[in-house]
Amino acid sequence: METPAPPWRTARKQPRRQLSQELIVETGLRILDDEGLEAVSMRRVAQELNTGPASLYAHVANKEELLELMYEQVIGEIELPAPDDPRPWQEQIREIVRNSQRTLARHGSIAATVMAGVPTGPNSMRMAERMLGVMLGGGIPKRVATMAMDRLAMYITADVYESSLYQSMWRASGKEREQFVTDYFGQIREYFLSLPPERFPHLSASVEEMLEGDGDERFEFGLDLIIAGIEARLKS
Amino acid sequence: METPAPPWRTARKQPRRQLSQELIVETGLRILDDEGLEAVSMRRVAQELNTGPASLYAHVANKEELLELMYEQVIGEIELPAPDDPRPWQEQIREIVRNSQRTLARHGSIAATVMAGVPTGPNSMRMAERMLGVMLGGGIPKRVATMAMDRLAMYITADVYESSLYQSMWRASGKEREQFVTDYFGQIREYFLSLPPERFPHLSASVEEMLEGDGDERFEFGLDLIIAGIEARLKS
DNA sequence: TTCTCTCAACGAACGGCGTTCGTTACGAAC
DNA sequence: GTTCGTAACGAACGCCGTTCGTTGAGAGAA
Repeated sequence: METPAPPWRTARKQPRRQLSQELIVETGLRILDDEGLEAVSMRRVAQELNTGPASLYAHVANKEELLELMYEQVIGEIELPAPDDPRPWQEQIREIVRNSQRTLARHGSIAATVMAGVPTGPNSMRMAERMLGVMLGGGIPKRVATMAMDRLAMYITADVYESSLYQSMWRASGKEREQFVTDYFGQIREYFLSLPPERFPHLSASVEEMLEGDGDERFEFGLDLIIAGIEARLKS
Repeated sequence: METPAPPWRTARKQPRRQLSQELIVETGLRILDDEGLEAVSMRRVAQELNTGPASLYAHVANKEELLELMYEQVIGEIELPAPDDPRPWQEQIREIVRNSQRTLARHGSIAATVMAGVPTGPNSMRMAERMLGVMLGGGIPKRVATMAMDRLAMYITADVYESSLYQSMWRASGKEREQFVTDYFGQIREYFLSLPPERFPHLSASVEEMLEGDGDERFEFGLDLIIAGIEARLKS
């Protein structure tokens, strides 16, 4: 049991905490992973660090900057193939895109924050440089390569964002993961089956196909479409 | 000049307003168009109708439902080719996707609200039914058609969302449209030109290509990729 | 050692948000 | 003329991002 400090000696409750941008970003990411993007607020981050929200503003301009920093951190985690990888561009692009999707998906909803705006952090640049290099190395014209990169980045972000919304629905439901999926898709199936087949003949006839395929499968399908599209552009 | 009502007759300031879901949705859309998604709040909508936020809850479950209703309304505005349109599926899909993009873009940021979740409103169903019909009519297998539809819908939404973010950056800047674009891209160009070319050789060599092409051109480019991808899938 | 100065940390507050609760009073039904 | 369901509402709750003015720890100067 601690000896109580004499009351006249104005009690220093805590040794003054040492905040830093790194620590704040790290904390933000932990909350993001544990509880989703909605839970990441200045107050919540501050609370996690046993302080008030105002204290964060010495290290971070505002919430937007904090989210950008978190995003950059995540981008930095993406593994890229070696610069001298001998595989054809298709395979390398596929790997880069897949890795990006997986890494971003691991941190769920952060994707929402950066759908637009050319990202300019160092990790984002490293990423863009590599993708561009692979495509140009594959003989793709500059104009096509830059646009393809743009569309691929958008595709990754959109897919991750979409799946993060499912994740937050799941979280909000409070159910077990498997239970949630079963219930949710069961509900969708029921709804589609309830449609009047005379007004929606094609939909009614395709209910099972629409429910097949998980997120990864759909992602891969779309990626294939885009890459085949790029190839088609080269042949013409 | 109106005769003032006698003070003892408890003044009925207004004939009690007649709210309705339709009126609320309409008001929400007007605010969305004029001031962007951020401006659409329950309080703001209520204020526009000269009432308090609580009054809206008799007609709308919550903000999320309001946004969904607004989205459905917008989807309903999309023009679709006639059911017996004789053109090949590629052209029809292109037209549907293009119309969707344009209509959604007209109402900017509403796209943000529905990236995920199988939309289930009547207008969304009409849309899905038609796209599916076109593709199945073109001989595309059910499984491919449903997945392609899924990816196309995601593509539209992502593109519209992205461009809406640019729009809100523009709005926030307070500049003239042209001025904003010039300034913004000038800034990007400067940033890319400032990169050390030995670390980012490909990016440095592609700066001009990256800045070419407006939103529509990029959208069209991506759409071409996806459709070519679907075609490639049919040949194999 | 003592003083000074800078600036990270902080407590409190502002104006916004979505939503809920309990009350009121209109208009239809009886 | 009375009753009654319910749309409309005012007030409040607990969040949010951000700003302001104060405080006090610690580094550098004297």
